[in-house]
Amino acid sequence: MVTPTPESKPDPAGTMPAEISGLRMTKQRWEVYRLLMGVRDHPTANDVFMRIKDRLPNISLATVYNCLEALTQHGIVRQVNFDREPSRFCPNLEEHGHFHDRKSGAIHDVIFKPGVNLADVLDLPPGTVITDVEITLRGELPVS
Amino acid sequence: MVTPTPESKPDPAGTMPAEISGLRMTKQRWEVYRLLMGVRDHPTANDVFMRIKDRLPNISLATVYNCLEALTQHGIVRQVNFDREPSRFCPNLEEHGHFHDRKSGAIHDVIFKPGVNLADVLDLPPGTVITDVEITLRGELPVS
DNA sequence: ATCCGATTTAGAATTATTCTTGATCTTATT
DNA sequence: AATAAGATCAAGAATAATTCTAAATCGGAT
Repeated sequence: MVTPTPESKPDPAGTMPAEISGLRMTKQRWEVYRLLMGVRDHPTANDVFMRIKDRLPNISLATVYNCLEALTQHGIVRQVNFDREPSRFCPNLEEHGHFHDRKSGAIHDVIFKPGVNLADVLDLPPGTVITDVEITLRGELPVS
Repeated sequence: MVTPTPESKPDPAGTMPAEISGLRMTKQRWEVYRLLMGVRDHPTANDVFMRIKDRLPNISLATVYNCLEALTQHGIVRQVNFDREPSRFCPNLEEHGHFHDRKSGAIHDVIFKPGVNLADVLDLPPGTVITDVEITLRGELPVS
């Protein structure tokens, strides 16, 4: 579901491809990409910066920002904003929202029930074109 | 619909009440409140600051921020964030989303069709408590 | 009238992010 | 393999929204 299709988004564990979705790969972009693909917790640019130092000790925060911007603009990852907090980055490209659990602080992806179309449940003028949707929920998940 | 109920949210054209929803009124809070209630375009703190100078020429931007925070925390207005843009403020307390029209740049309130309940269309674990919802759409409204 | 806590003000501080500039790496071409 | 052209990277400065600080002021209760 979140797993990328082999041709457009190669296995993040394999070797670096020449490009992904038209974006030429570099060592830095590849490592940022790999890191994001292997992670479910919506890290911030700074989180990525700190975690990636294992593999690229000399990378700069500015480069992490550059890489995240390049990946985002090529539709390879998604930038997600919660209020005024630092932007977070998400490898899940499916249409989905985010649930922010007040208890644990964790952020979970949320999808619509099958068959639900957002445009059908909203009161919009007919002919409105929706290009982008952002849904954020806050609350508490049930005790598991 | 957006009109406040007289007892808890007095007519913004009338005289200043002692408090609104438990928040003690001051000249500055009252003017910020009045301004927001009479406006549909989701101004930023800075927008409010510039517009309010007519009535309070000596108000500071910090005070506008203070007032907006006080009003927000008492549930009198809503703070709305679009990506990393400056926060905007909205007097509409009904559950609603925001449609950002790419052509005009205007922001329009969006409501669900009657009878639609967000929790019913989302795939959430049973027992999940949703305390807060934020929906932002981008796109283009049809040519009127 | 006066005291006390809350509020306002002005400006400094903070913080995420972007910008700038020079250095370095890639790729294509010889 | 050398070179030129262009893209990317690194380091730190710059930006911009917001928050904080400290002193002045205000408002309500005594």
